[in-house]
Amino acid sequence: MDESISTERDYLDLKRTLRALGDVVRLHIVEILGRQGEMTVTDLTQQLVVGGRLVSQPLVSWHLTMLRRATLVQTRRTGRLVYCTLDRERYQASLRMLSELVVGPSQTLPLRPAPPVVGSAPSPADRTGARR
Amino acid sequence: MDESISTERDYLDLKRTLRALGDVVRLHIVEILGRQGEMTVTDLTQQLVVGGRLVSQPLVSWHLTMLRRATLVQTRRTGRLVYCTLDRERYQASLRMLSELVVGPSQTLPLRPAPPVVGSAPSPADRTGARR
DNA sequence: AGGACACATAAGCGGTCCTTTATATAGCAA
DNA sequence: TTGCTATATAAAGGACCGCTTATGTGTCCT
Repeated sequence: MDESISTERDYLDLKRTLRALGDVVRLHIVEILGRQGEMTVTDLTQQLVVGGRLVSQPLVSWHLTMLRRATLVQTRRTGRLVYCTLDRERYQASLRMLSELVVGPSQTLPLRPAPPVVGSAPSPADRTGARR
Repeated sequence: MDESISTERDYLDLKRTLRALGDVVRLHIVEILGRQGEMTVTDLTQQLVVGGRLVSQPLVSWHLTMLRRATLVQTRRTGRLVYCTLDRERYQASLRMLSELVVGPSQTLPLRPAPPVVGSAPSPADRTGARR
């Protein structure tokens, strides 16, 4: 009953994921983990070169925390090493939701609401509020 | 030579898009525009019910500005009406990039329907630094 | 025990986001 | 002109983000 509740939760979930991904460092982390699978924080840190510069260890740790919050990566400790993995299921699930968000599960929408604009004179520099 | 330059730009681009999408109101906007195609700001505003509450007009305007910054929506003025459209090309392109980010360009996943989520409850024992 | 290593957390700061309320601009109509 | 509609912008404040430097915690080794 009231499926909009779960839908609303989905929006919040999707938001969390998108926010977690909306950072260049974190995108790099996701890519590295995605390509190379489980690896140590230190190994990850050594490969993390973002703006031509490598990312400091505390910063990597912080970004990993962000990704963990969104449950995009998981970490497990073994001895003094911490291994992190990308949760591919979750990642793909988010992509799927994003995909369905626009086109809908039906995948086909002809959409053609005739633009009510009739031959108006040369539009005087349409300022819809684009640039300040 | 040095293809990482264009790649680095891609990261920034992707970041902009993800940030623009990382908001519940904006996700709703994208969905509505995605399903119903071009529509007026006012029409959009009237359909925008996010937390059970409908979004104020200035706020919708502001969120549209955010989406415009990321070039996810475009607006055109006709008379005193402003029509907005979702740039599906851009949207899909971002999804593609996200998909390729993890698995590599050689094998882009076709975004299959969700397999029944395996109950992977976060074992409360693991304290790698999860919660304070 | 002491020390080196792997990683997390604290404190602090400038910046951006999100929201509300109030006001401004642009076009149309009488 | 006045007034109404559609939309944008301003101002202000609280919240969160991204980063740096410094310090803490846990683990292994000798």
